[in-house]
Order: sequence, then structure tokens, then C-alpha cells
Amino acid sequence: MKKEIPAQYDPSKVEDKWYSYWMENNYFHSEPDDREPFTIVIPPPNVTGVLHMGHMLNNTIQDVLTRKARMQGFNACWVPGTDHASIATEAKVVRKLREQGIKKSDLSRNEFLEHAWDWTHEHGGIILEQLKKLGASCDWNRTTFTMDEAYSESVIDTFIDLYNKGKIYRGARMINWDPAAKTALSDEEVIYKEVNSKLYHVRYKISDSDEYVTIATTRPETILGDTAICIHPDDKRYTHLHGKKAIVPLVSREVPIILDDYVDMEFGTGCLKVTPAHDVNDYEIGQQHNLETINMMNVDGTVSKEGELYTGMDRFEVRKHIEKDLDKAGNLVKTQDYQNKVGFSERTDVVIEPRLSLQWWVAMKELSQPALENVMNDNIRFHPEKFKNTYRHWMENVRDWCISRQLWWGHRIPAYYYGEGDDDFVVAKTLKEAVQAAREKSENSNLTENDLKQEEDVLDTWFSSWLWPISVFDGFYKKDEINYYYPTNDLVTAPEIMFFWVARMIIAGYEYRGELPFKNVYYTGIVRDKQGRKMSKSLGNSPDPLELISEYGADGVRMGMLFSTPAGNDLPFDPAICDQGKKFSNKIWNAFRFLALNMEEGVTYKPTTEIDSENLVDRWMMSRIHQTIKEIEKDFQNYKLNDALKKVYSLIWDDFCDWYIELAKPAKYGDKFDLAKMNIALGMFEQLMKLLHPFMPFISEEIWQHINERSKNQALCISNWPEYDAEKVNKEDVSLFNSIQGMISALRNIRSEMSVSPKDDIEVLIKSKNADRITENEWIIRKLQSIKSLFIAEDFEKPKACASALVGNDEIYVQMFGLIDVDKEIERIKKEISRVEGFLKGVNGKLNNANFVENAPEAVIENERNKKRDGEANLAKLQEQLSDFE
RNA sequence: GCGUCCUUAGCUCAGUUGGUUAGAGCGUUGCAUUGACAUUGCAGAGGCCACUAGUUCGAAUCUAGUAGGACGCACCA
Repeated sequence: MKKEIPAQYDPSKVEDKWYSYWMENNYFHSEPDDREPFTIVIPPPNVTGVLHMGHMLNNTIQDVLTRKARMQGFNACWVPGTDHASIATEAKVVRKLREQGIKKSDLSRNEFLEHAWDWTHEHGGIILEQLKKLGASCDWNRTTFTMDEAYSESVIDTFIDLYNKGKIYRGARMINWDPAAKTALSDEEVIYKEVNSKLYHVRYKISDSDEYVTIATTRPETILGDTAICIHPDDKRYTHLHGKKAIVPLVSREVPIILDDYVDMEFGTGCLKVTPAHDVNDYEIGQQHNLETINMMNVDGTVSKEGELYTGMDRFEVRKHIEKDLDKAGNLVKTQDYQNKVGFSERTDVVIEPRLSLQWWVAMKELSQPALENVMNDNIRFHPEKFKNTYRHWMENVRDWCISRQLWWGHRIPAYYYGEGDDDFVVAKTLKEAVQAAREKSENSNLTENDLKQEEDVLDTWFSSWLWPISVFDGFYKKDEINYYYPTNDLVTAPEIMFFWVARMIIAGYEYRGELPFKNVYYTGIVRDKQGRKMSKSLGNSPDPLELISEYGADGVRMGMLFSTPAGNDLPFDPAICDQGKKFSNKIWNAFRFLALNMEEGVTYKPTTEIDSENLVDRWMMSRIHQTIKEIEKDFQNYKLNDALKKVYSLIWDDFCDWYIELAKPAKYGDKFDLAKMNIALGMFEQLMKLLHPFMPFISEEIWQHINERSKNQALCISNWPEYDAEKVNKEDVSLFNSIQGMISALRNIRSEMSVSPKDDIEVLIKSKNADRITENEWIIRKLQSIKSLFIAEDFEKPKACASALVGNDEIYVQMFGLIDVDKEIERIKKEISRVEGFLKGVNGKLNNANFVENAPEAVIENERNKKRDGEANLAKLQEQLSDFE
């Protein structure tokens, strides 16, 4: 590495190299040992999914936490894996088969599953390979899939266990039906969206009368399933209809007019049509009034035989037709535009239909008690805390969980039917056990395996994911690993799946481990585009993560994302923010390049943290490093990773590059770099790379390896995290250096305003109470400014007609050999005077206020007095300076 | 409808228990630069802290209300 070190950092040449190196050395693998564990389980992405920006953000955060913990000496274990994602994957497979001209209905269950497994093997895990590009330091030996054999066994055993405990039951209820996937959904899988629809006013003839009643509906097709008209018992307008009957239009069915105070007299006409089979509320009314239930819709959303008309036609087609037909028949009074909320399937995005159906349920009330309590009392901490409210609200009103899905891809429910009755089934792990149980339950000892039919339904995906923190360690069957790694430390996930997943993992954790599954939950925000829209495939507004990585480097993308995402806040993502990360990488690279170019062939360098105690700059830089270590530890504890990164960024760019390296440069260009100085600079650099590593693992490893090529050899990713040492922080040094920085800044300012070139030598006078210490360090000023003469003293008579500045209580004067622009200087001083006057006005206002002086704490008053004293002193100095020019 | 949270510079956000004339990054403007880095350096401009009323000696910060926004829950056909 001599002069050929390029001035541009090229991540593509570096990142794959180090990732392979880490993998070859097995640095990410964890086995239980006597260290304290630090465990994170990945939110398993859909096995056939593709990496999107949400994953990028989420996994970057997990990697930062894992890498830092690993360096801190914890036995870090980040478990990766994928989810079989029952409905989403099945939908994809069905679509793909359809493209090949194969209908799902033409296949047997096993044939279909073969296709699904083929698809899984083909596409499964692509997403995990993509995570490696990002730098994710997962323990890949532990990669788990929710349909792995052992995992599946734990799902089935859990089902059986909960069934035996009476927590799982089978029952007929109104459920959310997805006509595209042809399956039931849980309440959480329904998304309500505001849509523009129509309100149809339809009149029903009263039997044996010429009168009509008018109802309003948004779903006129359900008229086919009407079995009553309902009015409020107290509604004076309809008293005369009590006990009468009405005729359902088109199908001409006579239905009763019933009374129920469920009806809102204010809404519409105050008349409600009742369709017990296709609406949650109507179902309840139907139950109370013993109404007939007409199931007028097939599983695919077409009208069934029972609908009598439009049989086989799709529900939305029917809506169009029935509008015309009602109009023709004289039953359509009017239609009006209407906005209402309609439920859509979370996965297939089709309008769900409420449907009466026999499904499997988990009774949630009791199970969720410990999960509620332990979040509310902060045993499990949510970051940000505001999500506790949302969580509590859901948990306090938790409803039973519909866990059966009419799909094939997933864990098949271990229930076996031996008869036609709703109760003629047993739950058992194997067919053999089922036979035994069925014989006992049916008291029919002649039953054989051939008489039993296994439940066709599979389990909701989340019924397997809720065991994730336990089952990835095979925790139901082997205790050594689970007892070591569980409870895990942090869970990083999106608030969207708080109910689907987080809440249920907590429930399962208390039910099966008797304790919390994780100590902290970090909720990330939603990644949005510049216009604030959620990034999604359908909108096509999501950049391809891999392209981003190839453009900016994984480090650049990681930094860009982390830089602008406080916990729980949405991330309005503009790829341009990754450019900042790329620039930062290049800045770091060039800082290293500068040192490297000054390192000599054949010399052995030994990076050290033993600084030159005589050198203020060394002491200051070391203080800054340790101040930062302390500060970012606090940020990490509060999960404010962006704040931590910003501090490291500023430490490297502002403190190290702009000041430390500038001051470490040899006196003259071309001079040799002092060996001891180089070793200290490299030692500082090492510390910085350690602090940077969790955020930007590749470039930090690259530089670390370059530095250590000349000395020891150990990977940065498993080196030790710098420990905060209060003795390394010298506040006096920091403050002295800060005031020297202020003086240099003031001189730059004067040059800038007076248009004096940085190369022109200037004559500088500094008046300071700290003159001794500044004099000791005057080389700093001389190094960063072109100085003709420098005079520093506690007091002196100020020279006439020169540019001046105040730095704290110190005064700086610059003699400018007539270069000085008098008008500009006067203007500058006047501006400064008016600023100080305004400042003093505020301070005096307070001090002259008797109420303030009587009520405010002494420290606050004292502070104001100091401000007044300093302000007045400064004002006097400024006025003196001004008087020189007038 | 109920609940929770939010509103600070052009953009994205900090701002501890109320106590400097409210900060940062990006962007923007000006100047500079053969020397690690134009992927750079230096400097400047830019704010009625959404609005209104209170509490207080003192409010970006506390209280109430108004407006706008986000999320969660429940929904009237």
C-alpha cells in the first residue's frame, strides 16, 4: 500500500471480501458458553419474499445491536430464518400455476404441496442471501424455517396442548371470508379502507297491502339472502307495520317485520334489511329472532343455489345487474354516492365477505393476561413507549383468534373426524393415536384408520410464528440451548405486526416458558417515499435495495437509513440520503489514506492509546473519544441509534479529520511523519473504527485490517468495544481547546469578511486571562493560520484601528496592514453591539423584575448576574473598538 | 364515534426536571482550494417553536381549547 491507494473508496471491492472472511472464520456463530448471551431472533420474512426497504431498515438495526453486543463481549446470537407465510405463499403458487395453465382445483393436496415445496426450494432463502449483502451478522448455522420438521412438531404439539387445556375449540361463528384465497381470516388480517360506494334505497312491498317500506343498503346483492325487515320498536313512523310481513324484491320471499332496538332510527329510513348469513350484526339479530339463514354466496364469492337468482355470477357483477333489475321491477327508489369503510383481505386485497362458518379458535382472554400485565409494568419494555397504549387497548379487548385456514400450505390441523356430527372428532398427534382416541370417544371399538379423516384445514401462519423465540432453539424438546439463550434481548419489528406477532409471542412465552420472550421491543417506522406514501410493490415506489447497495455501498445505505430514523417514527426515504453515507465512507477512507501515504515501507507501526501527555491536542482528542463513548452508551440504552451514529459521525469528521489530523500533520509539506505521532494517530483511528463498526461494518473492518497489517492480526468484528474511562476525560483540556478553536474560527471569520486570503500572513493579538496556557499552545494557532506575529497577554492597551473579535471573554485583534475595510468593520461591530444590547435587555428585564428576583432559585439569579456582567464587559469592549473608527 | 400520539429552519429531526436571544445534519448562498478528500475546506443567511387562552417571576417545554396530520379500535345498514 504505497502511492497506489486510490482517492476514492470503492465499497464493491471491499464488502464481499470481508463478508466472506467473517463467514470463513465463523465469527457469527454462537454456541452456549460461560459468557452472558445476547440474543435476537429475526422477524422471519416470507420464505419466498424479496428484500424491501422495510427489511433493510429493520435488519440494519438488528445488526447494529448484535455487532455492538458481540464486541462488548456478550455471546451474541442473531438467529435468522424464514416464515412459510401460508396464505401469501399459497397465493403466489396458485398464481404461478395458473400462468402455467394449471388450476389448483385440478390438483390433489399432495400434488399442490409438491409444487409449493418446489417453489420454496427454488426461491426460499433468496432474501437471506440478500441480507448478507447488507452485512447482517446472523448465525447462519441456525437458519430456521417455520415448516422445518422439528419446528412443525412444536406447532402441532402446541395445538394439541392448548386443545387439551380447553383453550382451543371448534365453533360456528361469523368470520371474515376471503373469496380469492377461499379461506377464513382472523380479524387482524382484515384492513378497513375508506371507499366511494353507493347507497341503494330499495322499497319492499308490505304483504296484503299497497304500502312499501324503503331500506338502504350498500350491498344490494345480499337482498337475495334477506330473511327479515327490522325496525325500532319505538319508531312512531312504523307502528302500523308491527306484526306484518314484507316481500323481498325479485325473489318474492315473504319475510317478517321484526322489532329490535339495534336499529338506529336516525339513519336512512330507519328500516333495516336483515341478512343473517352475510353480516355480523344481522347474524346476531337473526339469532335473537330465530330467523332463517340463507347462505346465498359460494366460497369464491359467486351466488349460490340458495340465492335463487344470478346463480354462479360474481358478487360484483350481481350488484350491477340487480340494480337494473330492481329498477325495472320498480323497487329501486334512488341511489346516492356514499363513503364507507370496507374490509379488505390483508394478503389478497379483495373485499372480504362476512360468512357463517365452522372454524377453529383460540380462547384468548385468560391466555393474554400475563402478556398484558408484563408489558404494562415494563418487564417487557416497548420503544417508543407510546405503543404500550395501543397494545393495552387491543389486549384488554382481545377477541378469540380464528386459527383455521382453508388452505393447503401450512401446518395441517391434527384433528380427525370419525363421523358426521360436529363433535365427532378427536385431536391427536398421529393417526394411530387418533384411532385410539376415536374408539374411546365414540365408544366404537371397531373404528380403523380408514374410518378417520384428517381435518383439511391448516393453521394460521401466526400460530407457528408465535413460537419463534422458543422453537428456533428447539426449546420444546431440548433444554440446553433454550435455557441459555432465552429470554432473548431485543426484538426489532414493525408496529404493524404488534398484534399478529409481538403480542402472541409474549402470550406463548408466558404460557410455555413461564417468562418473557424478549426484554425490549424496538418498533421501527414505516419506510415511505418522498411524498409520504408507504413504499410498496404495487406503487412501484420502492428502490431496489441491492441496486442501492451497489450504488452507495452497504455501509452508505446503512448509514443513510440510520441517520434519519428515530425509533417509531416513519422514515421518509430519499435514496439521496445514502449519498451522505457514501461521502462519509470516502471521508474516512481519505483520512486513512493520508496516514497510509505517510507510513514508510519497512517500518513497524504499533498503534497505541498511550498518548503524548504533553500534547493538548492528544489529550483533547482522547477526551472527546471517551466523552463520546459515554454518550453513545446512553443513546444505545434508549435505542436512539441515530443519535449515537450522529455523534460518531461528528467525532470522526469534525473532531478527528478537521482538527486532529490537521494538527498532526508534519510542520512542512513533505516532512516525515514522526513515528510516535503516527502510532498515536493510528491508535486513535482504531478506537474510532471500533465505535463505527456496528454502524458501518465493512469500511471499519477494511481500515482496521490495513492498520493491523503492520502489527497484530485480529478481526475488528470480534475485537473489544472501547470501555469508557473517566480518567481519560479532561474537561479543562476540552474547554481550553474549544476556546482555541473559537479563536481560530474568529480569525477565519475576519479573513472571510475582510476578503483576506488564508495564505496572507496576519498580525494577531490575543488578550486573555488564560494567556499562559494559550501561549503554551500557540503552535496550534500558528499551524492553522498564516501568522506573521502572535502576541498573547493578559492585558495590554488595544491597538488602534484593527479588526477584532470576542471569543468568550477573550479579545482578538488583527492588524491588517491597511487591508482592512473600515466600513465593513464598523458595520460588523455595530451588528455585534446590537446583538449584545438585545441580549442585555433581556437579562436586565429579568433582574429588574422584583418577582423574578424574589421567586427564582438563587442559582438561576446568579447565572443572570453573570450574564449581565459578561455582557456589559463585552459591550464596553465593542464600543471601545468602534470608537477607534469614529 | 372512542382512544393514543404528533405539529420546532426549505427538508429530516434534537431540545433532559419550565430558567442563555432555540440547536444539528442535509439543502441553499458567498468565498477558497495544485498538498488525504471538489465525494473537500471556511464562513453566512434562514425560526411568531401550528393557533388561542390560561398557570407561572419566567413557557418550545405545563393545562385547556381550536386547526391540521398520523396511528389504533369500533362502526349505521
